[in-house]
Amino acid sequence: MAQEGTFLSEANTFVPIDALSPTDCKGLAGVLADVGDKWTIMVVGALSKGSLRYNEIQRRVSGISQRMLTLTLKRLEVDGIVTRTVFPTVPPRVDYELTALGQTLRGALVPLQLWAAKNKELIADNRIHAIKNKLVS
Amino acid sequence: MAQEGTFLSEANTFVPIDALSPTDCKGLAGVLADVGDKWTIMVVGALSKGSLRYNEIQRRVSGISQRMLTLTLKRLEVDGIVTRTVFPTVPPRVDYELTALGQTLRGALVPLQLWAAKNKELIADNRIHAIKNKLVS
DNA sequence: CGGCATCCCGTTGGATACTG
DNA sequence: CAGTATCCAACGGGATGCCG
Repeated sequence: MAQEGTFLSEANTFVPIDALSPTDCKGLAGVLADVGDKWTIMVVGALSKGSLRYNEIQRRVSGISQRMLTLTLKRLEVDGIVTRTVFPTVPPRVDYELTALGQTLRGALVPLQLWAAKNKELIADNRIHAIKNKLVS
Repeated sequence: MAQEGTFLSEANTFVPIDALSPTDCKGLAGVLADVGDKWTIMVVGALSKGSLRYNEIQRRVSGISQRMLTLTLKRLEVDGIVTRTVFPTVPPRVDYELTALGQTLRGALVPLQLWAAKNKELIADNRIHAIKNKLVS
């Protein structure tokens, strides 16, 4: 087994405490089921710079369908994570923006996104090796 | 306009807040879709205290089915997040444990867990109020 | 432009039964 | 004990079309 510790052992986030009690896990899982899904993370990420219009979000979060964008935004609005501002103009214009709560969510999401960005390729490699080992065995 | 750079910046130099290209977004979303789902969070949380046997995990992560536990563990093993150790005894015994990579993942999950614990009730309240407003309008 | 409603299909995931 | 295999219901989510 390889000893490539340099990638992992950076003075990054090693939390020795065992903070994840079963109860906490369930709470986290529940909230994550709501705000932790793929599109939510990407929409919150897109809005982290400031307010955006509906179509601007859709352009930034490439691949998202109208349906999922609408559903995601509506849920985030209900949860109090984004605000929805309608301008009674023609054509209509709707702006979405993170609330203070949304900003804190965004902040809590950053470590996960960093982790993903950092270990994405490593995980991809791990998968390839796992497949090879499976073919050998 | 955008107020960039005002986010919590721990030791993070290259926070991808406004640098998320569509391709990167999908990459991150892909990893997060794997690692950010309900059962994965709870299994990683259960293993954060140390190695556990198959049935011990199932007991701790209450509500998980055999099927999901097996699938989750297998994926985590392939991704290099947990190790699987088989003891050739009778009856058989299999231990699962977080790798160094798994520990860093758990560390990255902590802020989100704290956020969830802190704002869970607030979000629940927001939802109730949103429903009330909908009934009024 | 910014949605909502509908159809429809692939995937997720629980329940159940069987195996080494 | 630690899985594997199968079935099937529920859900997610894309495509399309219509409306204010």
